[in-house]
Amino acid sequence: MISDRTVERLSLYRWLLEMRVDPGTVYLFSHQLASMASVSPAQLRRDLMAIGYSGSPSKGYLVKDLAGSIGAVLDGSEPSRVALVGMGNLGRAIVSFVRGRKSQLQIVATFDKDCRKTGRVISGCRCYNQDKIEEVVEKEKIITAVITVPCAEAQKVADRLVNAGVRGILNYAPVPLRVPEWVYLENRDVTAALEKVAYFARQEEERK
Amino acid sequence: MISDRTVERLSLYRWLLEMRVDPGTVYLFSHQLASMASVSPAQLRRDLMAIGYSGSPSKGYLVKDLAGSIGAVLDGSEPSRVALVGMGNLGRAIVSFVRGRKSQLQIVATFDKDCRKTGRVISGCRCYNQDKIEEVVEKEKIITAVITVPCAEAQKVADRLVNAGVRGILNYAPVPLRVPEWVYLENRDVTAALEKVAYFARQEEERK
DNA sequence: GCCTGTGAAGCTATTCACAGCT
DNA sequence: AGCTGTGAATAGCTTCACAGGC
Repeated sequence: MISDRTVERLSLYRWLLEMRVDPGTVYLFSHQLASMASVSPAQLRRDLMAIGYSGSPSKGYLVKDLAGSIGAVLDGSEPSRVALVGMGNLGRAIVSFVRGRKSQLQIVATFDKDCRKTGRVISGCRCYNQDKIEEVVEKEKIITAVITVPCAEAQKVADRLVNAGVRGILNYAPVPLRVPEWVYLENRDVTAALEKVAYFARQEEERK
Repeated sequence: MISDRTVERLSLYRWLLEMRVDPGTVYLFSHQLASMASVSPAQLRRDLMAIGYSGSPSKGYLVKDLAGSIGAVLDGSEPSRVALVGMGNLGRAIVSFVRGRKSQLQIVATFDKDCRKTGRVISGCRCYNQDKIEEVVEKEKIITAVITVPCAEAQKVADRLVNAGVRGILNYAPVPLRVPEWVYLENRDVTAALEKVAYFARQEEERK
């Protein structure tokens, strides 16, 4: 089992390999890729060890090959089908982010309870009414979801998603959701992150 | 020095104390607050140790007092003044999130390079043209900033912010920024987070 | 010589477990 | 009896440092 931290860095390495390496570059040493990712070379080599990838001591890593090996681990056999609930500003921003980035992620359904938004196609993606969560998630065999609804609804939405078969949730609502231990949950509370950054900024300022 | 993880949890505890505890509740035991935050009671007690707060073994923690003590550590003496660069969907979502939440954070300036947005007031906050970054950040003595610009601009914006005196950056652009070691940087790449969640969702699904 | 892969060491975060208090 | 505060143990993550290969 690959660790949380490692998976996140692998995603970054792949992006760098695909988007930030000059197409003429065939081989790369660990210190070069590590420097692009702002991690230590040892860290990078450990991460590659986790996916069983080996480079050549004399030439380094084969760029295309490494990107492919990371993809084989992260993406599995087919593109990940994702649902997103809550088409406010944040939800729409995430849909276009993901769409704009070359990636194996597909947001295949979005949900909202506001009638002005539902039934329409927003940012190139069909938006359903929120009662349809169970129906659509089951039919489309979706196991990954993003929650961008207001705080008060978040737990209810999470329960319904889990019930319909979702196994991983990325939560942007600022409330700690309660899910069964067999559902992977990542919380991304914006305010908490900003309070943290503000705290450490002040620390740095004070010891100037 | 309080650790990264602890500061983030403290922010959550305070929010729970202020928003999720029935106003009639005067005292709370560590296991009660820990359960609301989905952490272990031991974890909670360690975190409170870090800010030097003590409860009573018989009654637990005094709700109002604890919230105040956390605030004294996180907020410092005055509200944190924050700048946000990039008023797309994501930027606007964050501005209204922060505004809607009772908090000591104030987004006092936003920036964009699109003329249709600049000079206007969006989500209750003045939006300046991006050339004004140095001027406004220095004048307003801002040390904390959020970056929500497209990938290609992110590094340039970060350099300018740092130059103008910023000491903490919350970065939503999917590129690892390079900043001096005395600037605190938190990356929140949406795609990387989603790829991670999709990966672990698949793991859970496979060992059903 | 300078790289990779990796055992071992070092460091950080979390949990255990219990003394001490009420 | 049941809580808190905390030393000690454990688990997890990162870096060190070096054997082995080109």
